[in-house]
Amino acid sequence: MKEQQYILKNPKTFELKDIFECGQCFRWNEQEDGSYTGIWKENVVNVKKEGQDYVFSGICKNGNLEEEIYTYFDLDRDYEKIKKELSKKDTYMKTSIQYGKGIRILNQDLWETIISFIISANNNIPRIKGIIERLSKSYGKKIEWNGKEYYTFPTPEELKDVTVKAYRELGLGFRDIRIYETTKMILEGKVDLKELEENPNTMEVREKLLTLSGVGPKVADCILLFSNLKRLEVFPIDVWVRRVMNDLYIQNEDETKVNKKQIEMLAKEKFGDLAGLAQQYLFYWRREA
DNA sequence: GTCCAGGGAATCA
DNA sequence: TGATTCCATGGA
Repeated sequence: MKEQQYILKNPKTFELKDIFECGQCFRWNEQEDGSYTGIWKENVVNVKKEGQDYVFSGICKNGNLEEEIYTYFDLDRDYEKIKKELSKKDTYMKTSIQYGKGIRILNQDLWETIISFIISANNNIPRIKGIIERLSKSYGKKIEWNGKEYYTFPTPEELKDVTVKAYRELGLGFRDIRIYETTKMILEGKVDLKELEENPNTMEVREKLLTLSGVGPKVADCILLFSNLKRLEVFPIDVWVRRVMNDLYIQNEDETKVNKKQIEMLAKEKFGDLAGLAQQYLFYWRREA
């Protein structure tokens, strides 16, 4: 495959670190020159900031790198408008948005997002990334670019015959059986991913996701927000989000005792249909700053 | 050695 | 419904 290049000229909302380190994705890595290299679908791409522009170079399966980039990086959405709207809510939102002003929520592959966030359960980001790399190297397709080897995220078919024991040996820990069961459910058609992508009813899609093994409320919400399902109104609650919501708004002495329902209601009434974006700014700000 | 990580499922009240 | 406990692993 031939290398392609695309230059994104002076985008308004776009910062590499904010996009790739805000916790939504696991397969982008910073290079020595400050650029990032990552893989999605069968595209291997490096993004480098040059002045106010961004240079994308790499190899693209479908032959149209620009189109792939527009879809994946959600470039048709007006984040300036979203940030303006959320900044009006209160001073905390304004601060966290200023901190993560370059965040864009990627349109990630649904299947990959499901498996990635099952792996994320009670885990930390460096280890999640390591597990996903080993999973891809073991069962994905190899793509060579620039003298290096990259591996696509394995499809359900590519994981069809993988045993629970094999997962355990990859270091998946107690999540091994969940990956095994969920892959099986999808291969058997008990959950139809195409159907989920076409269903406009968020609660129906959420209920379906919750039937998958290893998918509870938080993982389901991450899938809804971070995959191409793109439900910007859902509000995933993990330990960091509970922490920051309690510090800012609830102020319970023991943060672990804060009711999830209470956080959910608060997020809905404060942030409305942009709750997912608000969650991401708060998460990134609290974790990094 | 202890604590913690983008939690979920099983169990029990 | 709601609270507790267990679940591998690796880094701090």
